[in-house]
Amino acid sequence: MPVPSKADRVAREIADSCIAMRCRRLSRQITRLYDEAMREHGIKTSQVNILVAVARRKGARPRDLAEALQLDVSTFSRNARLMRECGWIEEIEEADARSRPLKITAKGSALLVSIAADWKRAQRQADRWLGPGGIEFLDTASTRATKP
Amino acid sequence: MPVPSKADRVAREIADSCIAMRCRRLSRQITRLYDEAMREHGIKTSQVNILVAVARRKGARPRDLAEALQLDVSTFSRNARLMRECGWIEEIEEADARSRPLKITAKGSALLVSIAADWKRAQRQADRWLGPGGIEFLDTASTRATKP
DNA sequence: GAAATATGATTGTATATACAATCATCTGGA
DNA sequence: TCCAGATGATTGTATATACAATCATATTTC
Repeated sequence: MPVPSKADRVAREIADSCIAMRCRRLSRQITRLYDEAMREHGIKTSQVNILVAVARRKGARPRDLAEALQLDVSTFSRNARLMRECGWIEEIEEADARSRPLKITAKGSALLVSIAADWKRAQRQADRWLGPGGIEFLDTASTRATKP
Repeated sequence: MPVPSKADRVAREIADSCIAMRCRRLSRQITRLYDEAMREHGIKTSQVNILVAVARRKGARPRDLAEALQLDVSTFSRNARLMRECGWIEEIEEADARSRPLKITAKGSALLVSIAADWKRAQRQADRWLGPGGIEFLDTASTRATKP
């Protein structure tokens, strides 16, 4: 058996411990779970998260919503446009013309109510995958990762 | 203060506990950390993960690599094509003409060696964000989430 | 051995994501 | 007041991601 090369050793260390690979892989698995649960409602997981953020932070500006979700503002901009076209959220006029705060529409609220049971089902499954303390673990890590 | 509507209550429950939102947000934060560390090397985090998987599983077929990373095979196909064009991985001829196993190239191995220190730096930061047991947490959840 | 089926990969289409560049508006200082 | 810099959003470009459909090859069945 040949001596492992430097590249072999690096590959081994990354494969055996890389947090990015593991976090991204789990994110894909969890996204698939929720996406499947949402499919019949015609909404994606990423859009549910934005819809909920808009519903909870009434009148929040794109910048603040992107910050809360840790999304690049340009990403938020494009995602929000699709959701406006679906009629789930709408813009509010404001003094500062650079920015139009967002609010959920009646159609968006109705959609939220209709997805509740299926979201809950996916959430229960994800909770089993993570085990006790899973949500706290994710929240603590994300808080630490958020630049002050 | 008005009584919260059904939609308000759903929005509150999802905002306060959604595992998908939290896992996806953390994944974005961690991806940014590693992407920034990899930038000077001209490789993205997702590509590092594939490069390492190819290096460790010599002669593995696309199907197996996609399975290991929990990527859709079509996603793997496109990502791998870009990496072949970069000269980091290459195809091997095989009896079954439907499938060409992959191996890392000399250029890919050299790249792995050159990213090692910067990957390590990002990894240390991510490890601080997650805290003790973070890697085990992610591995356990991902294993549970992997269909048998 | 030919047809039916199974398996492995790619392509079509759509959304998600981010960085860099740009556009629009506002605000403070001369 | 006007302009320079600050702030907020969108657009250009590129990769990532997945589902559905298709293409190519192999295997099974009759």
